[in-house]
Amino acid sequence: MSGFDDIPFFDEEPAPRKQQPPATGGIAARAMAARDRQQRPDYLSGLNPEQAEAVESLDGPVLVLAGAGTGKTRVLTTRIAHILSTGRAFPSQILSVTFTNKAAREMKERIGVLVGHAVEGMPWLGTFHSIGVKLLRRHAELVGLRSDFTILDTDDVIRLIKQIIQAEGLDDKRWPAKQFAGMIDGWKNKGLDPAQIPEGDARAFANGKGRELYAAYQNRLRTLNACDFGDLLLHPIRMFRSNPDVLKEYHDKFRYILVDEYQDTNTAQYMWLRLLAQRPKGVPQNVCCVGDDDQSIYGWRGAEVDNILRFEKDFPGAKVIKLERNYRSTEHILGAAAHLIAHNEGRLGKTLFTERTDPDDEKVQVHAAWDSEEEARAVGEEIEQLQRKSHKLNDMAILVRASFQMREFEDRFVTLGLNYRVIGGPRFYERLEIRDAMAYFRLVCQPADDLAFERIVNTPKRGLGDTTIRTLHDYARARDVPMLAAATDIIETDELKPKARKGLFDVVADFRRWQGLLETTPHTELAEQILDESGYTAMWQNDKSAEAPGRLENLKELIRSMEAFESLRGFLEHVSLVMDAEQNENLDAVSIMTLHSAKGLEFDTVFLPGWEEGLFPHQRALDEGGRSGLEEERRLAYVGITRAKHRCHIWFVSNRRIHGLWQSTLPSRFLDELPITHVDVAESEQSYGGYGRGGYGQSRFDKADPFQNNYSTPGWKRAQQNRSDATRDNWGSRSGHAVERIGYGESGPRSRTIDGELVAKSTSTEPSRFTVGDRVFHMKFGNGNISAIEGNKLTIDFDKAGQKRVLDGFVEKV
DNA sequence: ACTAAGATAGTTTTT
DNA sequence: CTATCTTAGT
Repeated sequence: MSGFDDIPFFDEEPAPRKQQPPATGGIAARAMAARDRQQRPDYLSGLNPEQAEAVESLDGPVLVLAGAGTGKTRVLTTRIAHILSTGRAFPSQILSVTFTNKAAREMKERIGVLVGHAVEGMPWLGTFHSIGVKLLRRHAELVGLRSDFTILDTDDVIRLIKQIIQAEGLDDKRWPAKQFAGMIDGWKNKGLDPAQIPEGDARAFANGKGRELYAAYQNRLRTLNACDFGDLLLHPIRMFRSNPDVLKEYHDKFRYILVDEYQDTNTAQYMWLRLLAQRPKGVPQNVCCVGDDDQSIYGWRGAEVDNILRFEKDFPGAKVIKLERNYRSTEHILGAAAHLIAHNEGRLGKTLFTERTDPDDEKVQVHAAWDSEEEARAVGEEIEQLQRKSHKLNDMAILVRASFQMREFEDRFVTLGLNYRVIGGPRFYERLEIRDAMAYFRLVCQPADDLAFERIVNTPKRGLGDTTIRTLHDYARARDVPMLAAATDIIETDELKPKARKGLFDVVADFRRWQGLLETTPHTELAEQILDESGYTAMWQNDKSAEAPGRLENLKELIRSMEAFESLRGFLEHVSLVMDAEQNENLDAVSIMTLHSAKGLEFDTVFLPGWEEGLFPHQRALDEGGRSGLEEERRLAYVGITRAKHRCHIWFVSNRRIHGLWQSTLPSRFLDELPITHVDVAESEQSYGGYGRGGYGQSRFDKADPFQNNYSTPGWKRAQQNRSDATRDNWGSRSGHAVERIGYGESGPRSRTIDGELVAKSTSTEPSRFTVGDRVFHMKFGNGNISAIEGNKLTIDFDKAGQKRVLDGFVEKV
């Protein structure tokens, strides 16, 4: 290998090693450079010239415009490896920022492959937020926090804001906390303090009390010793601005700065980066930002594409390197994507190309369907067809604009018995039971965490109702002490009724005991003890509802996942920052997700349904975002197409039900922006059952002017209607695999959870072994009576869970 | 304190 | 339409 063995991996560098001499240096340096040229290290050999340039341009600012599938991550990781192997910096002197934990994890893994153990010493590789936390824990006192501050998630924030709104004597119906939380988030994305927000914004909420409320909120956070996510960026910025000496320390420390997905940075992140990247005159700013302006799809949450467009102005003398050589997709897919995105103005201008050309590559297919049901049915059929040709379901994805579109596909796949996986949606940590458990743990570690206190003080029920909480709250506010401390005081008094007093006494005693055990008992053991002794476990054990066993299972999982951490505190930190959980990758399943969550992923076959005006581009993006809104939608379309390696199938329907009522829809303008040379209008194939061959047959794409909107002519509609009817007859009842959804969401089987996957299980095609009226038991929903039978699908009125449709393989006669 | 009926809103999501 | 949240009633 290439000289990584001597890379030290200290967290703190012992002494700065001198920088590589400039190119004009002495003879030795030139000799070394010559040697380097001859003997390029292994890790550089697989790079194309542009990638190699991006890796090797270490001095001064560099912007890498990396198109989709051009090896962006490879460049980033190799660049780090290069910095390390040439001895230009220690691992701890490289600041490397990503947006998501997933990206950070991936980079760590890949650097690990390149440099082995040295990755252990990269303490500053992480998300903006996790690095922000790290900075704040070190310097908390400089922004008026203690270093053991709590990180609040959105749910905590909303509850807190609600309290503040109510405390101001405002109607929390008329002025929803959620909305205000959104506004605060927006301000923080822009890096604005209460004093700095625009007058108009301040006036827009609660009769002009916006600014006041924002300030009150910040004060409250301060007294709670807490931060919201925005503060994790803003506090470091404040700290650096008011403490130049601290900033200097980090300037000296970070010799190289790398930023991934630069097009997604918001103003606060930009300010943060500017502060850290500033160098005295003459010292090179070794900043490398990697991104793709064409994939900027988060404008609505504060990302400023402008940051990337402005890079060369911000960092004078910046080198801009474009990566346009694509290793992912066929020429048709790239051609279609390129032509589409070319309709955007205000781009830096890249055109992806590939060197591979295969006459067998299919063009991008555009399909029409009558309605979303038919769309789902046809996509399902295509998937099954591919599956018959032994394509893996794992290599296929359905990418939708909005999550409501997923439903139709899920329903269809359930009946087909196709395994699918929903990516996104509510996650593990957001579940009720996990949040409750976490609140217990938080309060043990953090007695001042009032939000945690309020969450669990009466969970399980301890007879501590609203009145008790209010009394406590008032007392705590009046004396400016945390609520747990207030509780400790108040149980000594006769303030409360005996019942409440007893309940509260027990809570206080419990927490005092657990806190005492914090240092001595292993944290997983303690966690279990807390859940048992608090009666929380028992609460779910006594709960007869169908989802209770699942919740208990999730709690066990929570404890299990703690094992990887050193302490309860370490675990809490992890959970507050890393909120995702991994999927079961062993299962072969089609992925269903939004276009937004698909960014960064790739699939052999990609289905893009719902390309209709109003849905995609979304009406609201058009109404609220105007031209730039449209452009962002177009970038989203571009992201969608470029996820595909080999097959990209786009669909649109003529009729869609929106908010319950049927609307006839027009095909998306984006379809008209696709180049005819790379696109085929899919004729219905044999596999559709033959009914698609004749009759309605001709699509508009076969006509002279293929890109006219004429889908909504009466003839077309009638033809579609016929086809639709035929389809129904052919596919009305079908059986193959029995399917069940695993996972226990908050709201029954419809909710999307991390393990919202389907497990195939074969069933017979024989007549049902059940009859209407049978009393049956279901693993998840409990007991119920069959009210209807349709092939292998049963409609059952469950005693607890209500009416559900399930497959017969999962119920037993009682 | 829990259930049932009524009201309401309804892109995209990470940290 | 339907999921979610709020309110009213037991």
